[in-house]
Amino acid sequence: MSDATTSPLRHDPPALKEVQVSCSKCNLRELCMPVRLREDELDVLDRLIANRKRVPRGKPLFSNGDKFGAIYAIRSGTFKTRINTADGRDQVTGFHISGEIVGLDGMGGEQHACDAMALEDSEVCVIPYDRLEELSRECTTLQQHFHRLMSREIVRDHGVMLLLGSMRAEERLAAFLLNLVTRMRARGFSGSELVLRMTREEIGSYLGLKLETVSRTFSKFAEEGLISVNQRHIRIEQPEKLRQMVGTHA
Amino acid sequence: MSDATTSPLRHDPPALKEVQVSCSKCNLRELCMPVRLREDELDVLDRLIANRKRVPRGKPLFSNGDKFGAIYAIRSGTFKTRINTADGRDQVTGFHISGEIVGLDGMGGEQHACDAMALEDSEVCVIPYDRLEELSRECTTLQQHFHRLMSREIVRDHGVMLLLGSMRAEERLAAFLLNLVTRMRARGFSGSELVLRMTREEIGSYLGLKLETVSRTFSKFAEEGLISVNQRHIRIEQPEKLRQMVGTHA
DNA sequence: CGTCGTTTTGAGTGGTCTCAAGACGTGTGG
DNA sequence: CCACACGTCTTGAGACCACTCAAAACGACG
Repeated sequence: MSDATTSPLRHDPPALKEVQVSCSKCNLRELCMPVRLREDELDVLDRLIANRKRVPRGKPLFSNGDKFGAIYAIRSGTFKTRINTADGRDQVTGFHISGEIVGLDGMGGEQHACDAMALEDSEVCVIPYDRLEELSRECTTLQQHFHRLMSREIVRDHGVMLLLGSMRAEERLAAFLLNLVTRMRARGFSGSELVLRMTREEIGSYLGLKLETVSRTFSKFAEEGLISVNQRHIRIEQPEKLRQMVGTHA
Repeated sequence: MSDATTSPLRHDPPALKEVQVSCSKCNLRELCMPVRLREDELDVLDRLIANRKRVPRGKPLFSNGDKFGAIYAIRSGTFKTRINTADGRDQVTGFHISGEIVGLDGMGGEQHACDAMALEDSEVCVIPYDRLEELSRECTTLQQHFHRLMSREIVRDHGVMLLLGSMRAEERLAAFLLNLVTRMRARGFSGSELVLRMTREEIGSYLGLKLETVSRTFSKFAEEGLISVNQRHIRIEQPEKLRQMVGTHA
């Protein structure tokens, strides 16, 4: 396995100049824009992105209440999305990595309904909503693709509801790890190792658990040999047992 | 009612009695289609609906795995949507009443990702997806409206995640009752009385609780005078206290 | 070296679940 | 009409899982 992931998060790319933005040449295109275009539609993708934007670790890409104007394709890095209520309750609604889209919750509304914060230095492609609207009318495949994106987000959320509504702590954490490692593998990373960009508390918020419970469950998994834990480095030792844990209604 | 306004190009077999379908004259329009249309767009809405469909209590409108072809505006009645896994886990993902849209989870995909079952005899308006696509390209306001619908569904789901992830049993049930009564009031029903169309078990599945806990919590609310419970008849006696319960992070 | 945020681990509490029994309303057949 | 079955709902007692409170270890960083 590659040891590219062992270097602590200091992989700042070489001074990224404001290069010309081109979806059609982006190596992430198959993840965020798997759109089959005809010859005469090839330029549509490149007209979609306005520019790129860097977001340093700990900074918001957008916040609850911000005027909605665009959605964002993550080019590199990791984000968490979160809602919070007036009384201090808050809930992490998702972790998002390269090739995924954030901001759909504000689409068509007046303002964003959640925060999106970078968990490491990150970069996104800005997709202005009005441009998306316009190009969707011109290009059926793009229109369909965005409907699919929104629909998948809904289905994903329903999956989280299933997790929160019916799983116990161990099952939730197992499902979380398997989900994350699967998405990382689809991006060329190891299928058995991963580096968590989020704290135990953020994991807990996402999974409806307290941070102590998350920590204890990690320890238990490690004791049982299911995973190895070294700070935020996790190695999946027995993926089959984890899958079994999620897929077997106790 | 005359059906002079229905499209002449309808060749659907008249399985059910083909009632005249007309959004522009529907009294629910402001709920499910609050779209501001120009003079020349007024016919768009009426071209949107293919037909209506009745669904008897206990029968599915669509099921997980069914080929996706349309979304549905609920004209009357109540539905629950539910996902279920191979191992017997299942989760009610929502209760839906008149003026609301179901089926968005399958939009743009190949097949529906959940079940939708009628909790009482109900009727829906069928909105074929290809027609929606086509009309969305012609009519910007319609396009925006459907983006808004999908986005709101996502935001709604995030709210449920907050509930499931951070609230205790009493808070969940209070939030559930307040949400439901608010939606009913928007439809002209009482703002303080409601008839539950779902069982305790279905409520529990939605709220991530066991049916016994739901029952106990109803009883507790009744003891404290917050509500009156008579089978599935609920009267909200002290809405302010319920709101306080939800809005005060313990 | 000290501070800070994060993580781990322990001990005890408490909320929800599990298992169980009985009550209630409804529909069915005798 | 009753008797009965059935699904639903209520209520109780005990178990268990996750939470709370607390303390200490750890790594990062100045």
